[in-house]
Amino acid sequence: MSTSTSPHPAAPGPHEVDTDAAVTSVVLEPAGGSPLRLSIDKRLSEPYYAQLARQIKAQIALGQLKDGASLPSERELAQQLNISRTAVKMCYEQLKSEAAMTAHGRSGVKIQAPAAQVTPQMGRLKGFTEEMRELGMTASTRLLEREVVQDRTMASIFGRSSTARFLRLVRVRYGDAVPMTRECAWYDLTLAPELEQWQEQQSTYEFLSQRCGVRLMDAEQSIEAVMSSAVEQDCFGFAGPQPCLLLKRKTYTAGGQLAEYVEGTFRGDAYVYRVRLNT
Amino acid sequence: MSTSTSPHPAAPGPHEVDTDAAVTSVVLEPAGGSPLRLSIDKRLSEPYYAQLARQIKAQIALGQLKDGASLPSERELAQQLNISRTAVKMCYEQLKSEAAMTAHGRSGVKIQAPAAQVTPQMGRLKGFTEEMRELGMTASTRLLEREVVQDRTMASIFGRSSTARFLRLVRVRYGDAVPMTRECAWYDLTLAPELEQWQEQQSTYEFLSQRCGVRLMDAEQSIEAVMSSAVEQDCFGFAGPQPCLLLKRKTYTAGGQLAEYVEGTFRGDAYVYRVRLNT
DNA sequence: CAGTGGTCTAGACCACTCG
DNA sequence: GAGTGGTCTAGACCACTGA
Repeated sequence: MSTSTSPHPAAPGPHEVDTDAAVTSVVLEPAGGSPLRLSIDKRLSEPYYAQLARQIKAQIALGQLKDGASLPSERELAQQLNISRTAVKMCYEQLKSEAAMTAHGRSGVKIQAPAAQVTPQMGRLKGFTEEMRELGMTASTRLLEREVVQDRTMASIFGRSSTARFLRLVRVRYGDAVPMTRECAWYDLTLAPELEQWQEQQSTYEFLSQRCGVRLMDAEQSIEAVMSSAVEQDCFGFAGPQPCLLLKRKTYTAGGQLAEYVEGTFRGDAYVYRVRLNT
Repeated sequence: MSTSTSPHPAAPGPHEVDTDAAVTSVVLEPAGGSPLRLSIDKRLSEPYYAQLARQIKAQIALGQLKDGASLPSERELAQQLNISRTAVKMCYEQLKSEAAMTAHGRSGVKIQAPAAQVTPQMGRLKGFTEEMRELGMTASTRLLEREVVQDRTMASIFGRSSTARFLRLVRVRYGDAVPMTRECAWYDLTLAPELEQWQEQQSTYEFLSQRCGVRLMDAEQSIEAVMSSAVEQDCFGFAGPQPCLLLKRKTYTAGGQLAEYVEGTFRGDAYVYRVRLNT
């Protein structure tokens, strides 16, 4: 089936037909934005929900609908436009799936304007705090989880026995108070047992170097594009899955021993990496 | 609203109630797979469509449902499970949105197994063909568009006058016959006028070096995560938007002149980049 | 506690595709 | 031409949220 075509919609059911004009319009006055006209043209082959989504997205792009502006509830807009709630729902669902909107219970739906982008340089091994500083931003971190674990998979990655212990940290990293990434890191406690005394708010890299005598030398990093998981959407304030950069990094000591393994999910709407390539 | 909870479904309408058992099952014999049981448990709080999607995805992960296997049509499965077509549709829509399924008109829906991944090394400036060769794969290319254009935006990026001419190429790149990336490239014809004679099937990098005397030196590349566009879904065989890596590259000559600008979209399900980081 | 979105039912017309 | 998915209508119950 083609997904782009759709003719005149189904007949309006077993009721009287065509008492309506071909075009229905409604003027909204969203709480956080300028007045906004939405209209449905029944003559167009474009589906109702697509017409609505197109108009709303255009208003966002024009800056007429700003971040936090609220739109009518599904039922209300459907009634005003004289279409079914389903059609409005499909429109709202599409906007949610594109991160342009969120639902807020009783108070209906709200517009989410796109986030500003940062473009850090990749190539040198550095911590998040340094990365943000280079961009002129202030980094902060929220520690979500901290535990000492025994994990077969990690033991195998680190080349340790399956009873080896690791420090596992889950952190959300912010740049100027905007959540940029959620990362899950494992540290080898066999290599650096002092890490068990690591305190929040300390740089793990500094701690490794100054307290454990572990000098990090280089790292192997992979980059892929994935959709955000539910946990990450929570951290980033996404209403649904969004494209993200997934970075996996293995950081090695000067002696070639793996010291850290990190998986960081970076929001795709805000993070753009740069790399310099040479012949 | 919570998106994860859903209680017992709505009452079955103005008909007689609960003549049905709590669990309805059906055994399918998909054309391209082993027999498969799907069931709906009306006592679970998990929505019907989620139950179905979970079971189907599990079968794909187990290899019971292979690439190309076909599933019943929405109407047929709905009837067999004694639920509405809408519920089945929601399940199928979710699977399509996760690239696990495609629709094929009359012949119902088909399973799409995930693609194999490649993990090229990023860091050195090289062409796609060389990248694939390093992975032990055979590269091929399909030229979609080729034109000489005048473009204000490009002129500004290249630092040329707004009447400058550029060669614009749109190509799909394959690794072992699997479409890996769709890229759009612009070349500066002021710098390398001979490029207008470029023939398909030639490496543009080799042509630049051997015929135009243009030696490429380094490049600045950016990497972001985006959703595929409709054109790209066409090239990659996706049923809907999928996460992709978007690479933008500016390639400079030894003299520091911009020679090439490329935007390449790499399918996220198959492409994983690797980078080496140093202190 | 009123209103919301999430889910579901039952039924309809359409353009398109495949046998 | 029969059957498909895409779209739409009308109406229902639910858990949850926020005024």
